[in-house]
Amino acid sequence: MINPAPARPLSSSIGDYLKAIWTSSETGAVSTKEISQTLSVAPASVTNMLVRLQEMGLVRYERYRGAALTEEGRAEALRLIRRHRLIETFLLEHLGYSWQHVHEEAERLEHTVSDEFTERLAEFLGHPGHDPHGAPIPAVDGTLEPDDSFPLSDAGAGRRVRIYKVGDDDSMLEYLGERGLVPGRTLTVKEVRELDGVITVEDEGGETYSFGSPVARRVFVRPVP
Amino acid sequence: MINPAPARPLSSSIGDYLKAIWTSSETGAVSTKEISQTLSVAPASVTNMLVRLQEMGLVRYERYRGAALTEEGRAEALRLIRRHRLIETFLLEHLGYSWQHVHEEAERLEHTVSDEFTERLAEFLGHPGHDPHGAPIPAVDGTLEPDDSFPLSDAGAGRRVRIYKVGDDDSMLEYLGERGLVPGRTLTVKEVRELDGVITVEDEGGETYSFGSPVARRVFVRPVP
DNA sequence: CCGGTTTATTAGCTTCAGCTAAAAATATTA
DNA sequence: TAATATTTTTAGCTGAAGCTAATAAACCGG
Ligand SMILES: [Mn+2]
Ligand SMILES: [Mn+2]
Ligand SMILES: [Mn+2]
Ligand SMILES: [Mn+2]
Repeated sequence: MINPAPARPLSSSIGDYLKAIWTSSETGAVSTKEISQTLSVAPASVTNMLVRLQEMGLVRYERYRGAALTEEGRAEALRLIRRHRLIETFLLEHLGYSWQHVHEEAERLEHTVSDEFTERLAEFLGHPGHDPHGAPIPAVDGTLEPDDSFPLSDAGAGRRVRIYKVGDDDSMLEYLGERGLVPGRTLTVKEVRELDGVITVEDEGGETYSFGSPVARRVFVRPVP
Repeated sequence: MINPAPARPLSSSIGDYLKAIWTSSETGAVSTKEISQTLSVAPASVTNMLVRLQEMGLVRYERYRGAALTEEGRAEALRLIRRHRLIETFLLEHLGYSWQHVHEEAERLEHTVSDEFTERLAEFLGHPGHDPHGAPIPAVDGTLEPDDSFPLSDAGAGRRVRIYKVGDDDSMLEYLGERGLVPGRTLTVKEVRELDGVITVEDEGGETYSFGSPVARRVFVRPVP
């Protein structure tokens, strides 16, 4: 289905709530606490907003049980994520932004840009399917490529894997970027140390790297045949 | 003087008030009514905002006498105008926007983009001195090229003039753009008819055009030696 | 299944930016 | 100058979106 912009445009706060719920809703309903932490907002404010989102038909919410997006809410979240990722792509590839600053700029612009801007930008960028950290960009119709990647920390020794995406909310990006550990890179897992979770990988050139689990949990990979 | 971004970022409403005051302050203080009309806001709301702007040190305001920008207010207005014009330039030259839609998009984005975005965009665009309608783009340090252009409607018969800028808030842009009546074009005034203010001009190719005063008042020109 | 801990909700308050209606000041015109 | 018209301000209200403090529900370990 195609998702036109909502009649009355939604506020940035509302948009950020919807995105937060979408992001943490892998598994069923999302708790007040979780949203409160993601958005750095008091729990009481979240409760308050959830009631309103429910009235607007963007969320299904039951007192003390958490919230989930309705179809309409999901569509709006994906619209924003599309904007966000296209904007990040533009900032990195054309304005020379560093990884550090990209995310926060996109976090604001995603709410301000029109549909027309978004689609013209997509055109300008050549309709990319993924943003520069590898995250898939939702299509205009709200379709999102299924993502079967898993954290590098879960890959067993001996596996050959390709980097699919890297976490986008971190200062870690700089570190990974400098080493060329970006989407598309192929790695072979040499060792996973039980003791401390340190994982050692080898790249195509025979170079080896070791990562602690905080890093390894934020690098997502897929198996290479 | 260099104008750094203000410590606490100002709201979009505040920004639009400052721009409105700057725009109508050719001649001394600006009235409540004028601001109210420019922003399509009730006069009472303007009074209210002027009091707050005064407290913030952005405006000098005297009850019943109107308002004027302080140095700080002026700097902020020009910062926004710089953003606005750079954004319009980008939309037209790189995203293929039509004249129609450019202004309203810029009107929103000007409040959301960061200093970093603005300066990187300026770089991307090659540091243009004027936006596509010919309006000068304020420099980072708040300097604005003096503008000694005057409306085509004020040019006497026989004058040779060059289009400097055209009004930017109008559906008229389409019309002018289609005819190539854009900044840089040189015209000779053939006739100014007292009766109805219709002005007839000839372009370099010998082509002639006649404009009523609503158009002629929005095309700004400078004399050609 | 009881008592404490954690999580969530309610109540009440704040700031921003708007609105309408009534009152006051200023400006215009006869 | 006095009456009228216009402009501006004041008073009081509204809705977002946040906050803190107090209370209630849910969960968990013994
Ligand atoms: Mn991001
Ligand atoms: Mn955001
Ligand atoms: Mn404009
Ligand atoms: Mn604006």
